Amino acid sequence: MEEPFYYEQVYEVVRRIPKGRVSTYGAIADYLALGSARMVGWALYQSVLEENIPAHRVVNRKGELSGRHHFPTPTFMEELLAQEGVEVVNHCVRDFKSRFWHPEESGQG
DNA sequence: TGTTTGACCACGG
DNA sequence: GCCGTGGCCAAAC
Repeated sequence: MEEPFYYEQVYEVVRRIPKGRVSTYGAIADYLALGSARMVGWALYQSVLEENIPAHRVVNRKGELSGRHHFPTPTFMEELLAQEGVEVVNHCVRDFKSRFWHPEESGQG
């Protein structure tokens, strides 16, 4: 099964998300110039099949764990984040703006 | 083949 | 600052 190339693109960026931080669909979509944040969501949806994809570090632009419903459990997402030190309240990331990470940062840029 | 949905975002009032 | 609407591309039925 050969996944579309943009899938790899999303996987790459998502996997590059530093621990203890979160990113948004728009940032990834814009960074990869996918043109639509929806595509990131789709790719991430496929990522649930993968185990090396920290999809739990991806949230919407409001910092809400909108994708928690697609996880094995509705709490799997916030639990993982909590383990990384990311506080989640009301399915919303705490200090989201502060936790917000952009692919361009890449950490070692 | 065409219509509808989807882990969304930006713009305008 | 919140609500309503359009756009974007791909997958599913």
